[in-house]
Amino acid sequence: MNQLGGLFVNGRPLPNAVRQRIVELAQLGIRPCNISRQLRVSHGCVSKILARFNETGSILPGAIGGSKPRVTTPKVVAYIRDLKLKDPGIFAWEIRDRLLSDGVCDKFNVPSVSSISRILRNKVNQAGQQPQPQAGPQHGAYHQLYPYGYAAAAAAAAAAATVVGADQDKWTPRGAHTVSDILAVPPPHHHQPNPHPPPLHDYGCCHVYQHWPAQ
DNA sequence: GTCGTAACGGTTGAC
DNA sequence: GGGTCAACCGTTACG
Repeated sequence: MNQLGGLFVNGRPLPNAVRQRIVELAQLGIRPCNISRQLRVSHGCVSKILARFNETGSILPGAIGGSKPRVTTPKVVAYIRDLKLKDPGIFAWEIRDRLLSDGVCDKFNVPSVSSISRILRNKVNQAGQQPQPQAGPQHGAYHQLYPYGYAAAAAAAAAAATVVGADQDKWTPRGAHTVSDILAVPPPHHHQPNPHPPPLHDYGCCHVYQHWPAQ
């Protein structure tokens, strides 16, 4: 229980109903401090949720857990090996530039210079070893979390006038859902529904998708 | 009194 | 299957 007498689960997001109520009250002109008292949610939390809503249009929490996708895919490793074989004196930073200029990677998934150095050290020097066949979908983890792909999500996040918060709240690429989404309101015509909805989750949008009556 | 945010302890999920 | 890591969360406290 917090100082206002509200119940919360440490580490877990507030229920969507409460998050939505916060946004609704704010839109009615209720001041954040009053929302905080009324819903017994800390003002810091109200501030965060409203700030995120203003930024992304989403009341939903971000994706908890998971890891960033690997950037050193077999394709990239093979390309680096190729460059190194053709030019043994090439520098890691030159390889990085080539990966970008040759379109093998984009700015969101290009490996760091240190990663390239590690690849050169660990993989390229292993004579005769072929890249591992791709076991699963590329960036599968984040394709589950971010149905439009990691790079697109990162681009969206970058476009969303990133705010740097205390605990790295700057990464909110899941802000693709709106209150309308939550309410299962049919999207506008230009909005293409995701043909592959994310897997059900124990909180957040997925739960809403699961339980909200279809229209 | 209000608001923004840093710091904190906690949970989660991919690797 | 369990540990690690890096995301996230909401609360608290401070300016």
